[in-house]
Amino acid sequence: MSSKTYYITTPIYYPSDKLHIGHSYTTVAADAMARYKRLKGYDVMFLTGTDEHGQKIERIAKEKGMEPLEYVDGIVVGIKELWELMEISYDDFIRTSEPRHVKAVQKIFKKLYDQGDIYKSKYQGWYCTPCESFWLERQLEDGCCPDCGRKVELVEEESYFFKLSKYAPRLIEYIEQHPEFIQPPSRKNEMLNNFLLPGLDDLAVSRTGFTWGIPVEFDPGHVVYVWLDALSNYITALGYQSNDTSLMEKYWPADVHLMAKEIIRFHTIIWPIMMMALDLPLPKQVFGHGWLIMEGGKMSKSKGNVIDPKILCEMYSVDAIRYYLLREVPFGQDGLFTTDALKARINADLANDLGNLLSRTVAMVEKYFDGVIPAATEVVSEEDDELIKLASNLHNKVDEQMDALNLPEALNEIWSLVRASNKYIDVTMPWILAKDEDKKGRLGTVMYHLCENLRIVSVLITPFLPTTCKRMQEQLGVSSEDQISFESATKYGVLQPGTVCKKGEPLFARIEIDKKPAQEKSAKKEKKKEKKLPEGTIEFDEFTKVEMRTATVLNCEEMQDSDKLLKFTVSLGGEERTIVSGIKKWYKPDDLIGKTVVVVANLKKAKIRGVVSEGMILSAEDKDGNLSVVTVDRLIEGDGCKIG
RNA sequence: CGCGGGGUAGAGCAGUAUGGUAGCUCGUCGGGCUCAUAACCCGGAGGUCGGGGGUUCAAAUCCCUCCCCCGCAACCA
Repeated sequence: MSSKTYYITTPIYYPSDKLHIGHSYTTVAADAMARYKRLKGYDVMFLTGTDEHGQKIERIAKEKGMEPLEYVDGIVVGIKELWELMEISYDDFIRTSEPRHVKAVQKIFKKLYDQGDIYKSKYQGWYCTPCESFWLERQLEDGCCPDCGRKVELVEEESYFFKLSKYAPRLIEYIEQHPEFIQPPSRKNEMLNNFLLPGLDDLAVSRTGFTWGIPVEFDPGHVVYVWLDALSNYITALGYQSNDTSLMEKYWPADVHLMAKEIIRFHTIIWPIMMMALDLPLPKQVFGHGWLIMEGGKMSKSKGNVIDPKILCEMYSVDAIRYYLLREVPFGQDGLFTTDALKARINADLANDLGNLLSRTVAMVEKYFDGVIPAATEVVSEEDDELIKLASNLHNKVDEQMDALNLPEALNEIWSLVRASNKYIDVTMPWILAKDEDKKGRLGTVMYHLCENLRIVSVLITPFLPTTCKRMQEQLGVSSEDQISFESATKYGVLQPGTVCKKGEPLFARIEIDKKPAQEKSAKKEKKKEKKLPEGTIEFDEFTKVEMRTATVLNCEEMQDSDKLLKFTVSLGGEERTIVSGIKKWYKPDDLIGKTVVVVANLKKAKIRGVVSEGMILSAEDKDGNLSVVTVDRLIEGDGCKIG
């Protein structure tokens, strides 16, 4: 296998509770990158997982009367279900409780100890006995435990330390010489100025206060503490220190460690120093994205503004949520999460711009070309040229943004083609072209370009909206690899004329944002129209609301206990309906059987004298009130024909 | 004087390395269209680019200064 590799990771999540939308954000972003690289032909390794050890898990499990592993097993099932729901295409899911990880971490610890980078010393801290927790001086609130508010005592614990200080100068030099290592660049200064340049303290890497962790082999009673355990997952998942190191050789160093900003520090200081100590190459890039800020501030359990991604996905759709997360949060910064903004995005970008574009395009191909995508036979005009240029270059623009991990901008680029296509329809006005047989060629050309653009869009959104892209391709009638590969989006004109497309369900349903404004808005519009119209006239579209059709009278009988009503059974384009009509005075049942009449087909059903009437038969009424049933001038084929 | 990030139209953001007509999305107002999911397209209004000072023919952009918001050492992406 000679293809290029791409190794991307998310942090491993702490399974003390269900995951929230923030975890989904990181993971969806990593998934989109992984899918993008796969689409481009890379051999991708996408890793996520769970960081399962520690005192907190041990305590929660105990409270529930469970073993730590037993408790965590349950949470992990839920996490995997969530990732399945959200279409996360991870290649491996590592749990720090797995033997492959435990064994490797023990070897790493031993190796570092043997070479003198880990040494034994005393760890001093403030201990809260009821909470069984250590706190740092600065974490205390009025000298008391920040959790329970009780007094804490200064205790000393034996602990192993990792010599961060030894490697700090090398790391500073590396960071300064590799500006791409810490992304976005603003984080680089933060790390350098705040932590590295003032000098690093050595890191406590073992604890004795709890047992739910990886035991230090050569010193029973000690378990490996936090970062040395957790960070190692990025290489233990590749089989580091195991019998089979082929994955390690293939994928290490990682191309990107993706994470939220608060743990950049550990990934840009502790982790690279671990790599140096283990004599391994450093990861190519650590990218820290911003947080999702909820209405009411940063998400936290105490504020009660934690959002469950599963509920969100069920309420809207997975692709809608993926789109919002990837589009709304600015590159490398914090982004707001509000349900109003979410709905606005779904409506504007997904339903109106993209969904409606597909809908109107396919509808026209069906209407004007019986669903067969025509060839672009006409000479290219100026507006075509512009559009084709945009579509042909799109993959370059997207690629540029994706390389910088700027997913929001990549999506924005794709949408520029969606918007341009909508505009193209307005400029070329296919519905006018359709009225003139001489313009059939031009009409076909317009439709071809639209379909081809949609195909390109469908390919390029594949990494972001894995379900929507398929639904688009289904409607467009493209499925073969050479039409949906990344390669196919780099060439204009791949779509074959003659392809049959078929209208389907809307890609995204519009969401009513707020009943009131919507009603007010339409009321306003109505008012506006009414003003302009002469008294007693109606708008054309009001007229089209009335669905009139021809119907053949199959049967007609008198209604009992009524001197006015006749009960009809009519055939309406293969459908039989019962209609009650008050024309007994002027017609005998036999007069009308077999005749073609005109009915209002979409009239609300009404119960008349116990019979449900499903429509209205039209009649003309003279000034004396005499009725005459309306019929058609000459016989036409079948019934159910539209009248308008 | 801790450090870092941010302050650009009602909202959310781009633009700042290389100073030169202030841009995008949503909202709002007006117009157009009827192929389409009351969708789509065009146009208008709306900005002392946080304040002040400086450099310059010219500053959102460079320099100085002040103000406001957010985050910052251990298991909250």
